[in-house]
Amino acid sequence: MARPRSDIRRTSILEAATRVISAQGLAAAATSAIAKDAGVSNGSLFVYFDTKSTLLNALYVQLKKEMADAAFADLPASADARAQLRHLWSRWLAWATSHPDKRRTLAQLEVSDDISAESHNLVRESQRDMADLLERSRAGGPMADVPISFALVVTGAIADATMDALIRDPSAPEARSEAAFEAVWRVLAG
Amino acid sequence: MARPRSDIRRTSILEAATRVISAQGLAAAATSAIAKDAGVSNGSLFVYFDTKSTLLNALYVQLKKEMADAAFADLPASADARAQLRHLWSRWLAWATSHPDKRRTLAQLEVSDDISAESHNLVRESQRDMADLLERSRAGGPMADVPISFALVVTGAIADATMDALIRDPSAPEARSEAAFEAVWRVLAG
Amino acid sequence: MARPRSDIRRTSILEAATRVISAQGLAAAATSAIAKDAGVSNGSLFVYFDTKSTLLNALYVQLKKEMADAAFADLPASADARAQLRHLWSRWLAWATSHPDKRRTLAQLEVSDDISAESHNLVRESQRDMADLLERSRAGGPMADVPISFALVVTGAIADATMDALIRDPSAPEARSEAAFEAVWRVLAG
Amino acid sequence: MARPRSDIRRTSILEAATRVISAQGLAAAATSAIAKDAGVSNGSLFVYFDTKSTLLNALYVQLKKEMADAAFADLPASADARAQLRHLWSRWLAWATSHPDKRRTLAQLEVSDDISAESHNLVRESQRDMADLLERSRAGGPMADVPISFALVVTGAIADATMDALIRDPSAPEARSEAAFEAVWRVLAG
DNA sequence: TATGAATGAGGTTTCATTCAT
DNA sequence: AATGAATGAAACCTCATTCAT
Repeated sequence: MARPRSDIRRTSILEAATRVISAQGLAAAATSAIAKDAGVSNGSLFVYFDTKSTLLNALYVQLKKEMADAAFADLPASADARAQLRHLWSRWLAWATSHPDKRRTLAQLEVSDDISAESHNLVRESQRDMADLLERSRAGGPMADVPISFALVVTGAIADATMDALIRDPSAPEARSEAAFEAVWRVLAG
Repeated sequence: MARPRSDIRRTSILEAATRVISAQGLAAAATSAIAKDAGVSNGSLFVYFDTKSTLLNALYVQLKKEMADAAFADLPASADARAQLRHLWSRWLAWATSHPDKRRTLAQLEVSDDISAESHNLVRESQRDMADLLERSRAGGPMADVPISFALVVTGAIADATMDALIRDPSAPEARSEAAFEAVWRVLAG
Repeated sequence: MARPRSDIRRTSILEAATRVISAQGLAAAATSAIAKDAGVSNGSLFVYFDTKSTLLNALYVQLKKEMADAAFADLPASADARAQLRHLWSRWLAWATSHPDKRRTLAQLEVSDDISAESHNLVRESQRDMADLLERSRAGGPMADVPISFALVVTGAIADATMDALIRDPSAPEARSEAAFEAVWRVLAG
Repeated sequence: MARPRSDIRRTSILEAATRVISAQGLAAAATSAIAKDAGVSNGSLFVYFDTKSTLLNALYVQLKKEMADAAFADLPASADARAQLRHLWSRWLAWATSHPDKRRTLAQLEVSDDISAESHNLVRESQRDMADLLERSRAGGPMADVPISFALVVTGAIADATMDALIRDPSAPEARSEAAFEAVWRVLAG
């Protein structure tokens, strides 16, 4: 029993939340402000999300997934680890720079206490592919012996830093992206 | 001639803020909760800080400074860049792991909209020494041509990731710290 | 489609404000006290009035209008100026003596800094009819050459004084009212 | 045992209160603001006045007395009632126009709930001279039979209205004052 | 289901007054 | 006596959530 109209509303609320949070910060993002930005009534928001926290968690998981999907799109299946990581890196940064509000919102949600352990776990699972690729990338390299989660976090940190730098100062994105990728590769593979 | 304003009180408020924020998150850190935790009346807090925002900014700047001071303590002045960075790295991580609440609070403040541009500038100036050291470290290496601010951010990001990993899973800190330092060095100096 | 905003509620808030202000004074009239007196939740008050100041201004304008309407009710259209002013004067005093709380509230609001210039202007316009009547009353008399606004203010001042005197000491209202009207007429028409 | 230094302080606090109240309104006149304006510490204010209310009452009584003294200064003792009232009227208006802040403060205090019945009584007594003069002025006139207090209030109301008009629009003060006096005389003596 | 008014707990800040110095 | 920090009770207002329509 599909509810197409409902899905549109749900989506528009999530999009509005992204806009409001990225513009005014998480603290100032009232549910009423989100609802109004979505062109939806105050009460309707709570039809689609039981709780503000529910909404934030849903948004977090969805943005994370969207970012991962963008990164893995058109991955050259038969290429070697470096070429694949390279491809992914470029897609990743492209997504971040073309959706700065989503990126900024994600940064806010990442440190929010509203995001539950369950959501963090969900996201971690969706990063399985990423972990596999990193595993292959670091094989035989200096990072081979630390927990893979650490490699993931460090890679993510460099990616975040790069995204923020690119968004803040959009000049010469290619060179910056290139330099950052080489740095990541040195971190992983030596 | 009246009761003098007490540094102890001011400090205890800042410490209480650190505790409350790290325990409950920035959003849930009410001034009344901070005051109570500091063993001070609600109104007293506003004797020492005009505004909640003022308090948060002061806390941010102080924690940043404290972290930098801890990192640069006992720096071997005549050593080469790698040895100095190594020393600093180890002090840095030691500070973070022995003050997990300060570290967590700092992470929250870093993304808060309450932290003013002025505070960020103040902090940036206090990172001048760090920038100099990174400058010497990357000389001749693959990161020599990107803006120094980018090198700073990436180094900071790896440090943050390492700190969080160490705090979350405190096993084998030496090995992890060692691995992370080598990663940073590869990033900077190749 | 939702519960409509209720005029009854709005009115009951304004009435409660009148009661609280007249009983305890403007300074002591907390929004919470007004809401409670109106039998309405604290937050509801702010559904109907964005701000305490908004509420006070609305109350001021409404009371002024109500007073003017009461004064002009059943005005004998074809009578001469003196008869009309006489009629108005008696209605005016009757309103004030039968609504002492409104009268007292008005006196408080009149000197409040919360009442905006806009509200004062609104009220002034609603006194146009009054100004016209005074204009006709003073024609050829000793007050013919001062600004009409001055005649208005003086008349209003005598009225205020009379109202206060009648409310404070309600004995022989007719004689007092009569004496005051004759005084006003002497002021205007000589 | 004179306390000249203290008297100076007491006076400076009262003067500061006048300034602050006339500038910002009674509601916004915090004791700390008054103390600061007086160049005195917060706590000192409460050495001279037990309570904010005490201060306001003292200020009210003093300003009223000052106004009365100014009005009666140099009264031609042997002149007839009209000449004396004329003289008084002119002094009265002169005081108000040369001390607009005192006048404005008085207007605020007049309606404040902080002013006690006792203060009002004190003031009424100090108006005994005024009442006597009005008594002589209205003798044989149309106002001869109403309570003298009513004559006092009406006269005061016209005076207030005139003062406010003069302060708001200082053009042609002589003519306005003259017109107002004639109006008062018509009210009292017909 | 959609709406938006209703609710009331809770947040920040002010301020008269007290008290240690 | 003078000072100004300390106090805590309000005050105004916001906002997540509920509920009548």
